[in-house]
Amino acid sequence: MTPTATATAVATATATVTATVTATATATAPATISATDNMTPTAHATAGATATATATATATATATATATATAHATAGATPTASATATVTATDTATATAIDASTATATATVTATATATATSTATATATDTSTATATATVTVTATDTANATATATATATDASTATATATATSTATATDTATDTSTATATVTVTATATATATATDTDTATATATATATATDTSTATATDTETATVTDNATATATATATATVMLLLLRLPLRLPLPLRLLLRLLLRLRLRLLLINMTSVGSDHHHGNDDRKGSFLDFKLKRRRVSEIVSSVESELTVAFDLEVHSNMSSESGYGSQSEGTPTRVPVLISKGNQKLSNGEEDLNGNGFIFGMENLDGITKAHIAKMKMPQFGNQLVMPPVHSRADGTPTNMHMGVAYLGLMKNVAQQGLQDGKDLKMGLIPIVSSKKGMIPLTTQGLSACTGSDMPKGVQPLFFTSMPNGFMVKPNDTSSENGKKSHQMESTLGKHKLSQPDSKPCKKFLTKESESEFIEHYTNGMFEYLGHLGRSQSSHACYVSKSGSSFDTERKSVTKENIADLTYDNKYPMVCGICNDRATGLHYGIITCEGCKGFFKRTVQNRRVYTCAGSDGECEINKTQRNRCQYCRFKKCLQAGMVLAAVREDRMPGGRNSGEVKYKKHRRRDETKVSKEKVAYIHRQDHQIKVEPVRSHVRYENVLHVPHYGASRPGGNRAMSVGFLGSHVSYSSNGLTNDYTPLSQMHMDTMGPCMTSSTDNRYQGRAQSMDTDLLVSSGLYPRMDPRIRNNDIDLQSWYNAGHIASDSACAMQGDFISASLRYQKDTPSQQSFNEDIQQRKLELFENTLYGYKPNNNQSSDSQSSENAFTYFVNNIQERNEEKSEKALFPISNTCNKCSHDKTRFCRCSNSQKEDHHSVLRHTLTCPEEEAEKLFAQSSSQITSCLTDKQSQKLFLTSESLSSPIPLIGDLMRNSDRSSFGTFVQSMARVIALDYNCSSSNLRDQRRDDVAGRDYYLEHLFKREFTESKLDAELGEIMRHITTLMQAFVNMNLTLQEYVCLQVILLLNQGEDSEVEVVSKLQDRYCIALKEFVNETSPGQLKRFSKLIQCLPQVQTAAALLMNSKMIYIPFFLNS
DNA sequence: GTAGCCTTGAGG
DNA sequence: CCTCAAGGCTAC
Ligand SMILES: [Zn+2]
Ligand SMILES: [Zn+2]
Repeated sequence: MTPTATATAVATATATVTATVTATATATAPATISATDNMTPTAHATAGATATATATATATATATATATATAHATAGATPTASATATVTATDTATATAIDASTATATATVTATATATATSTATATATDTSTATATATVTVTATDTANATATATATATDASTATATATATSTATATDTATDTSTATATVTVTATATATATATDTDTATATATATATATDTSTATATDTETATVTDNATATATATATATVMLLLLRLPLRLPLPLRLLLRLLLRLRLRLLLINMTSVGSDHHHGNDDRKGSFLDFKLKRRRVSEIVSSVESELTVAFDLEVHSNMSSESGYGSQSEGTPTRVPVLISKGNQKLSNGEEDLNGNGFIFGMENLDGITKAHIAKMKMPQFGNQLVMPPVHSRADGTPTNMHMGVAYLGLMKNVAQQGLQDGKDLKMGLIPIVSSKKGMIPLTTQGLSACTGSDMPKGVQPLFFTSMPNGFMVKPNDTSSENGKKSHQMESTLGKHKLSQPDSKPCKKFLTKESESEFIEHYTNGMFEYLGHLGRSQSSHACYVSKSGSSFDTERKSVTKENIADLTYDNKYPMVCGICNDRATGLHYGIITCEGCKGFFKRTVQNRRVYTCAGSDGECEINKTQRNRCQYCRFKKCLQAGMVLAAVREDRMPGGRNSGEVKYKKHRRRDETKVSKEKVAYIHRQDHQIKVEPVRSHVRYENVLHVPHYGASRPGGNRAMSVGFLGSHVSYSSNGLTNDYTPLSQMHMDTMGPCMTSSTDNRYQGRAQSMDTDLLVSSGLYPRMDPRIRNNDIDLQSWYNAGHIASDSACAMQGDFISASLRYQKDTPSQQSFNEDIQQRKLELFENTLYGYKPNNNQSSDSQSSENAFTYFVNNIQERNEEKSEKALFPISNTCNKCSHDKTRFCRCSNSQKEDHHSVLRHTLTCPEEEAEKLFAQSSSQITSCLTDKQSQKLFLTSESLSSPIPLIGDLMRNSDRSSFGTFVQSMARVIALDYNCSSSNLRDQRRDDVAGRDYYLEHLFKREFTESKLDAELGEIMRHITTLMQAFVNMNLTLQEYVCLQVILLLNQGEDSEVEVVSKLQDRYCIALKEFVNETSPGQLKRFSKLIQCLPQVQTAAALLMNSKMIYIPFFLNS
């Protein structure tokens, strides 16, 4: 007998409550602002201000109540955002607080009857914040009750995130069955409570989710997690609760240099092999002089090679996780504490690294780390209170992936690593650090093991002198920021008047209680590094040792003899020479103070003192002020310690490389990556060195080293006079030249000349630093100049066997690969071809000045795309001769055998979309085709180029499909369906910048084809059967327009954006050429760095000067152009990695 | 803090 | 193996 009953409960409530109140208040620091209203209050407060936003929304019945409170405050502020919403059905409360904020969101939902109640509370707090999100749902229904409570609390940095979600569903069904009827009581109760608390850094994340489902009658109750499901009868109750707490990464502080007494004791203990005592040694503020055996035997020594650490760090930064095996030595063996080789067999421990950048309120990942404040001196009281509240260390059980320890020997089978920074933790009162100034900033990996958080350095654990991280090196903050804690960038649109004070004030915005007298400040961002440099350059000179973008060579100063100097010239006199010769083994003189130099240090030959001084200054980011009056203190051996400011300024002026001071402090090894110096020779060149003289010339606060003026060609190249010429057919005069844009250092017979990319920022013609050479060494200087020309792609490379100088020939040979198959474009092809040509003709032993001059002119044409002289006929002749010479040589080689070598040239040919008549007129023979097309490409004026490029794109395509170049691009007949985006752009573009762009695209296509589709090229299809064939052949699949559209979306977006930017900027051909060359030169191998950077810098300078000349009104045009580089690169990369075959469609459109 | 000397370690 | 630029150490 089954009773059947139907129970229906319908609850209808109609009530609409709409409350719309917006209150916005903006306050500028220092200010306090408060916005209180019923709805959507927004309070903005900049640094130092307090923003409070409170929102309360109340709705009744079937209503929607939304309360949003947003409080924005930059660093140091204390905004409070509080949103409370109470409603019977749907309730959403959002509170967002940024920076040192408190965000509280509370949502309470009560639903009755057949109701679905959703309660969402989201609280987001950034920085030193507290985010509390509470979502409470209570549903009482007679039939079906769904309760969803979601509480999300996100707190970043030293924050507390608490998310509490409570969902309660109660359904009751009462059925009555009479007679033979069947009574069915169906009750469905669903309660879902989700609480997510995410806390970054030294946070506490607490997530509590409570879901209670109660079903009565014929119910089934299922309970998941630790929830409670009460089942009565046969009802169904599902309770799901999810609680997630996330804490990621950490910032640790690590006193690399202990206070002297501790260090003394440390050494003693090391000798006594009582290293375990060290654990407490670094525990500051406590009794660290007695042993503590608690951690006895828990020693693990992680010794990683620098490269490995670097790989790990980069892996962590680029990918979210990385796994590898770590060699774990069970004992430290190095007496010196450097953890060299351990006696025992190392254990391989799998390590898992995870990274987690902070999530922004918009859900995106913040890779920049904006909004973080580093350094205790920059933290406000709230932050400090949070830190104190942390009672470090407490993070161990809050890692996302806790370590697993399952080995019998106790070693963890997996560990978790994060990237941490050694941080400046001055004034960490609660940590009691006594020697905060010894804390260093550096990127190091950290392993979280059962033993605790362990930083991985090449010093193993000696850096922190403990198996666990002792208290002195306990992680203070969890952070995943690649840049660590950063000072929020300021809108530094302020005046540049007082540079030294500008920095002070900038810092002052972030420091709350920093004593004014502190001379030491930290700059932890790129911006602050620039500030740091600026403090010393003071706008008076360009820092040449900056390796931000370009691979820079080093600058070498060499002591030379035979020179005299007057009051203005400060150099090595004969009496100085006498001094110098007190040690013949070290004839070098410090480029800073003229003391005896001991070698190349941070890119400059310096003495030990200046080396150490530079290191200390950079490591500690010391900010000095001039002890004199004008920042022009004399720096020599005896006076170098009088003014640190001027000494360091001189270091920067000389070009000492900041980046050579290692962040990880890892000793030994060779520099790699960004910091790489040119080959440097000494000692065995003593005799030569002593014959040379370096002039250090002071002028206008700039130290200049005068150039060797013994070599005409050298002068010609480096000091191209300003060409007042206007281009044929053009009316804009242009002045270009290398004067002041080239830097040449000489080092004992080696010349390292480079023009750093950073110098392109120079506003004037800048300092002209060159080297002076005794006439006796003119021959050497000449070969140096030859190198320069070779590197410029202007000069045939000589056989190394007949060259007796000591240039790194291999690097020059390697330079032959520059812009090779995959990296040729536009005039870059020319350079590439030139280099290739030189490479392929190493036996060319003689060259005359005529050829050299022609090549010089050719280079000018290459670089500027027009003739620098008004007298076109004569110059044209000269240039054309040179060009003929050049091309013919290439062509001859090509005809001999090297088909491959032809490609750059033929590419260039194809890339040039001249009109047909011109093209045909010159195409009596294939050789002439290449010749004339290339020549024309290099010399045609911008307007003409534009005109040409603006012509029918089918001609471009036709050019691309030129059989001569063995391209398999589609013919115009086979092309169809233009991509509208491109077509629109073409039509809308009033200028033909697009044509330029298309031209380059076409070249890229050709290149891509050449380098990646050799199999197709080999087929040498004279006539392309058509699009479908081609595409299907390429992709082995059917091709449709929709697929094309879909696959090109990203590329099109990039290119469209880029093109629009170029159209808006009225990009000229020359500018684009320079950009392209700069970019494509980036694709060389490491071995080509020197050559590449030279060329790059040259093009940068040429671009800058061109821009300054042609667009004098647009002061920022150059920087705008440079800023386009990444986008161009992205677009190019996309193109290179994409189905390049699509591009002809664009062209044909 | 300075600077001379030592150790380290990647590259050749 | 050697070189040589890093960093560390420590007397001053
Ligand atoms: Zn010096
Ligand atoms: Zn000074």
